[in-house]
Amino acid sequence: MSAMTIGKAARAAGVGIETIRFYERNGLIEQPPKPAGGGFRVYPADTVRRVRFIRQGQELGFSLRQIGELLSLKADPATDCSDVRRRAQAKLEEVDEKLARLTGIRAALEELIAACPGRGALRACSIMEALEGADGAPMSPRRKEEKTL
Amino acid sequence: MSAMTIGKAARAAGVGIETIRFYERNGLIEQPPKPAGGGFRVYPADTVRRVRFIRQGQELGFSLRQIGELLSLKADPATDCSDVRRRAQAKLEEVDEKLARLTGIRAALEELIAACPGRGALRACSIMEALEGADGAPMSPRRKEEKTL
DNA sequence: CTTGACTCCGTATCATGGTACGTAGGGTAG
DNA sequence: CTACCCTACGTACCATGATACGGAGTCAAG
Repeated sequence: MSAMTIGKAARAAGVGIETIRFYERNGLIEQPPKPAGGGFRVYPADTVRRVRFIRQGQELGFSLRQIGELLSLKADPATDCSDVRRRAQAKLEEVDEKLARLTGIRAALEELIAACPGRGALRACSIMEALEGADGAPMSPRRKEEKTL
Repeated sequence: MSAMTIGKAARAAGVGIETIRFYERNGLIEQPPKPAGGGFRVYPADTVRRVRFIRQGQELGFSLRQIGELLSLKADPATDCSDVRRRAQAKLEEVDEKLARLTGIRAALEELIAACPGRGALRACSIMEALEGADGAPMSPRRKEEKTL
């Protein structure tokens, strides 16, 4: 029948078999035990979800190390809650930073698209100009000095 | 005096000299000509801004190839406007996809932080659970079937 | 009970995005 | 004019994140 062996797990997660093994070796997902009575390893649905999360994270510019940090944010009774909280808050700041930059790029793209049919003066001719013109990335006050370096 | 030679440009952009050269080799930035009367290449301020944009793009999960595509979105009279428009719109969709996923992760982190002081039932104990519970990443309809694989 | 597809595991290879290094030459402050 | 630091340019090397390959074992359909 349809035991979730590695090949099926890989297909379900949209990656290759070798990628699953690679993540196992690197501690991002757990390798299920070999069934006591012999046979192939069986992967829980959770692993498939985890792998999809990993791919998503990568597309957002997180390294595997950082994704591992995200995945290790667990608030169970055995872990120090204030520590998890601190780490989660640090990650949240990273995410907000990314959101701000991405929003800036989004605004620049929209400006470019608007400028494109091109009747009238072309205000923004390239994405760099669009970014500066619209002051694309609304930066948090803390980082403003960095911009004017 | 302070001619913007490669070393200064690199420091201004927050990268190494070799990185500047690497981007030149790969066509992401232009190599300024050697001054006719001899001397060192002088880098315009625009290059520094471009390099900073490249680094930002990478932190958002864009490859150098994709960043090159972003930078080549120019609406000048010599380029086909409808083509630029089409490419810009495709990039905009990519950006919106990233924004949606990132927003989902942000919500999951906030839920985790809220759950952390931990009086009462811990609703979300890990980021994966937080993602599912809050249905973190509102997926576009097109991708929904993929989720329920 | 065999054939074909799949797993397991180890090692090798690859693409991307840099980083380092060596050597030759330019520029300038003391 | 001479240290000393910088540029120029080519080649080599590196880390990350996979991807491929080979050989032995497993499973299940016909």
